[in-house]
Order: sequence, then C-alpha cells, then structure tokens
Amino acid sequence: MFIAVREEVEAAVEDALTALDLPTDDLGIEEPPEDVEAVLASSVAYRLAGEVGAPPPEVAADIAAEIDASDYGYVAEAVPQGAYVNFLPSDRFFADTLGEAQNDGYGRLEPKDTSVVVEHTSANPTGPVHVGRARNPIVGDAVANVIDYAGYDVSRHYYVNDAGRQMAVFTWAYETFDEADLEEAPERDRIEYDLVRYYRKGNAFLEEGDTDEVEAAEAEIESIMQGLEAGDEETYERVSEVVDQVLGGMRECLGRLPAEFDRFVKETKFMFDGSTDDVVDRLQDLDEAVYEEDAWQLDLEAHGIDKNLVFLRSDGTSLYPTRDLAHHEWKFENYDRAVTVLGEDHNLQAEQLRTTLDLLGNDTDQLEQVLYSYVNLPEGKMSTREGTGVDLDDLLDEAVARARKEVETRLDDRIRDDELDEDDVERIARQVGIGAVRYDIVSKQPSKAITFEWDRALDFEAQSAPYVQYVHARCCGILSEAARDDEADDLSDVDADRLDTEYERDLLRAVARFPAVIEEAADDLKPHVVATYTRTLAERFNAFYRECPVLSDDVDPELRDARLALVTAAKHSVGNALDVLGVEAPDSM
RNA sequence: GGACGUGUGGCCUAGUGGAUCAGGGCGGGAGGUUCCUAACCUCCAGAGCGUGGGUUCGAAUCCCGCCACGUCCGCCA
Repeated sequence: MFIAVREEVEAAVEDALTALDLPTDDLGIEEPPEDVEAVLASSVAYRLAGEVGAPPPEVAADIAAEIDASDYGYVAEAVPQGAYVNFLPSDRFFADTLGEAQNDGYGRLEPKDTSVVVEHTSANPTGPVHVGRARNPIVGDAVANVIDYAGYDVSRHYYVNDAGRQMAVFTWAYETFDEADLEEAPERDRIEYDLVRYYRKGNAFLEEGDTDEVEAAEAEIESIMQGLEAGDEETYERVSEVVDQVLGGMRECLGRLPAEFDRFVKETKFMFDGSTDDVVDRLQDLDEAVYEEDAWQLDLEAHGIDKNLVFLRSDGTSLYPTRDLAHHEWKFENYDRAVTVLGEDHNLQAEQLRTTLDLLGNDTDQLEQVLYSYVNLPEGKMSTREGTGVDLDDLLDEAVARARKEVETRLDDRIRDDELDEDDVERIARQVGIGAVRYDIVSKQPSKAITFEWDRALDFEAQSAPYVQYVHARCCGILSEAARDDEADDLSDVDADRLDTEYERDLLRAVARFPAVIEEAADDLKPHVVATYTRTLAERFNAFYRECPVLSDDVDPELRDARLALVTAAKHSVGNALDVLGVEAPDSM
C-alpha cells in the first residue's frame, strides 16, 4: 500500500509541476519525520524557489493548491506545511493496508521474472567456522532472503575452494599423519574439528620441519596440485575425501544459524570442464596481458588497479582468480544477476575480478559485490590455521545457554498461565539465543567493523532480537487468547475506520511501510534496514499494546475485531521481517 | 609508501543534502503492573556528528587537506 501511495504522490507532484510549467526531474519525495502525520512529503519547493522567484513556502502552497486529492485513492489531501507539501493518507489507505496485511505472506513483492544467484560464505574447507567469518553467512543469508521476498528467483551458492594449495596441503597432511601424531584431542565431536588437526599439524610441519622432509612434502603437495590441473580423477578423489568431510561438518555448523545452500559449486568443476583453460587463452589475447617473470599476468594499471593479476603460474597451473573468472562467466550464463557477499580483505580481488570480467566481454552490471568488514576479537584477528579465535559453534552454544538461564529466571515471575514445558524452554532458549546473535550482526551496516564482545552480542534487552521477538509472541498471545473464548472470528470484513487513535494509526502506518522496506533493502542489498524497521515496528506495537486493550470486556465487538485484525497485521509484518533477517519468531516466550 | 573503507553522547548504534529537539539503545538517576506475558513503558542528565577548509539558500550527509583506526598491496585463497 505504501508503494501504491508513493506512486500516487509521485504522479500528483509531477502533474502539479507540469501544470505550473516547472521542471519535474527531481520530485523531492521523502518520508517525513515521525511527528508529522503525513505518510509522504515533497521538498521540491526548496529547489524551485529560485526558479519561481518566490520563497519556498509560497511555492509549496502553489503546488499543494494544484493537487486535487479526489483524483487519487490513497491520498486524502496535499497540505503545504512550511516549505513542504505533505500528503495525508486516506481512509482507504488504512483499510486496504489492514486487509492486505491479513495475508500471512505480507511483505512479499510481486514475483519478477529474474533469477539471482547469491554466493556467500564460501569459506575454505579447512576447519571449523569461526566468528570472524560468521558475518558472511548471516549477512549473506539475509541478503538472499530479502531478494527472495522482493520477488526474485534466488539460488544460494557456496563456492568451494577445493583446488588451491591449502587443500593440497590438507590432503597431504591427512594422508601423511596419523591420529598418534596429533597432540590434541578434537575440541568438539564433529568431523571438521577432528580433521582440522591434520591441517594445523601439516602447516606446523612445513614451517618447522626438517629441511629434507619439508622438501619431500612440498613435492607431494605440488603433485596434488598438478594432478588437479591435469584433470586427474584419482587426485580429485583424494582431495575430495578431505574436502567433502570437512565441508559436511561446516555445513552442519552453518545449519544451526540456520544458513542453508541450494548448491555447493566446486572450483575444480571449472578446471575439469575446460572453462579455465578457455579463460586463460582469452586472457592471453588481451592487450593487458604481459609475460613477466615466467608467469602470465594482466596489467590493470590503465584501469586503476596498480597490482598485476597473475593468471597462470610459471609451472603452467592456474590460480584461484583464474578459476573464479570461469566461475563467474558460468554464473552469468545461468543467472540474470549474480550477487557475492565477501569480506573486505577480498576488496582488491573483487575489483580485479570485475575489471577482468569486463575486459573478457562480460556485462558486469550483472555482478553486485557486497563487502563487509571483519569481526575481530578484542585481542585481535582470528585464524583457522593458527587455531585462534572463537568457533561459531561455541558462540551459539553460549548464546543458547545464556538464553536458557534467562528463560528460567523469568519463568518464576510469570503472570501468564500457559505452562511452558521443558520443550518450550529449550525451543525459546534456542530461538532467543541464536536470534540475538544473528540480529546483533545483521542489524549493523556491513561496512563497519565489529569487535566481538560476549556481553554485547548476548544482551537480551533493548535493541535486540528478543525485544522484537517478544512483540511477535505478544501478538500470538492475544490472537490465541481471542480464539480461546470465541469461535472463529471472521476478520475479513472489519471496519478499519474504527482504528482511530494515534497509536493504532501509527502502528498501521508502520505496517504499511513493510513492503517498501523490503523493496529498498533488496535494491540496495542492505538487509540491516529491515532490522532498523523491526525496531520501529516493535516500538509502535508496544505503544498500541499499552494504550489499546483488545480483549477487555469493555471493548465494543466491532472495535475488538478491528484491533484483532491490526494485531494480525502486525504479527505478519514483524514475523516476516524477522524471517528476512533469518531470526525465528516465537509464538510464546 | 599506495589503494580502499571507517570515524556520531562514557560505550554501542540509526541517519548519505533539507521540517529551529541529530533518532535509538547500553550504562547512570527517578518512576510505572487491580489491564491481552514488565524480555515492556514513562521521565531526567548526556553529543552538534574525528579535525581544518570549501561547495550550497541549506551539510553528520557532497568536495579537498590532515589525523586516527581497519583491510589489502604473494606465481595463498
């Protein structure tokens, strides 16, 4: 409804300006501050004042006078206020919003005939997922969700780096060492915690081992890489044994968030199907291609990148960026748009990739790269190889444990007699604990660095997931209470005009904005605006909840039904907004 | 050294040209429950948006310099 009223306002301003013989290139449509009752406003008067030769308020008055609200369904009136033209919503706007939001898919936009592949996480399968990387699946999943809600056909991909030196080292270490060679027991009973010990052992050996032994190991690692390059099946099987196991464990960990993927695309695919060789040939033909120090490189200085892109090693093997080029061309062939979520340490690589894809004749408008800054510990960086950092599993466990404690203490002084059993406590602890972690990360602008602190990430009060989740639980509480002492309420034909207090109107206005928030978040690939929205929505709901009883005996039946419809609308809005963020919406807590 | 990014009350954060209060939260202070869950709400104190210039009728928002912090600058991924 908000999108519809915005279209009307745009049309109204444009027509008015045309009628006044003024330019319509910038309509200045914006959302007014909270204390203004209009849904939308225009600030064009500022810009046109000079041209008209009159002060802005006068221009605003002229524009407002030119608009006949009766031409529109959702605009009740255009009123000048200072230099602004404010647009007040009509009763129909509220009625239609209320009706539309009864649908439990409220917030989903019209299906678009466009496919989008969202690649995120793509962490090398070397060991447990740590918190430093956790921003990727959380932001990536939310980006995919929001694009999905916006009506696109989304595929979630995890690109598996199974062809690099790291994996060759891992494979060699896995085959060379025995359990007995490892000093420590696995930190957790899951495959990637077991196997990462071989990887760490291998790396330590290569750094500190006896020179001759290291040389022999390097030869073996080299032969694994050559084997993959040559498309050797047996080598592929050896590497896959490690990759698939580790990946399986990481997948379980990510599934706890939950972040799930439609497809795991292996890097080796592009070596085996010949597309990497094809890319190499085409790169060599480019004017930017140079052969320096026995390796083929791309000199991108003319394109603003002073670092050469090496695409073929002196031993004839390809590099990660070369295969990634083939990977992206594959995405371009199979999808209309490609979105990649990656850490800021891949910034240069991202630029080189985009520039090179362009040189190879691709339409790089299809590619959108979302960069996020790293999550650091107060002590510094996290590293899988070094074994430093906090594992995502540990963070999630701690979050759930703290949430459970919270649930238990609150259980004692609970007013509501809905008798939560042990399963409920377990469920709520999980929803709240994991929700808090996700919300804390997804609600911040990705470009800002985060220093991870337990207490801050797991604060269940205030601007947090539980605050918003609680609103959903309250909506559910009212709705189930209503169903309890009333047989099937038919809310399809309620009178929205009965919702006439400022609290009800404010809440309904917030509900109305939801689809527009989805649209904006999807267009800009910024899921955090959805998080910001949930906070406003929750505030509005709490004000309504405080001021407007729904089920009291003294509430007139018609008003009660209208309010129940509003509660339903709020429930769908807050529930679906949380769904976009990947945060569960509890029915009770 | 270069490239890119970030810099908003004690702490965290929204806001990327406009509405004479820069919005929230935490922490601090004072209150609120005969009512659909107090993981809630109300009130008080607290910043002029790193810094110096510039553009503009108007700048936290745009431009330039400087400072601080982060990331990157491998024939690693």
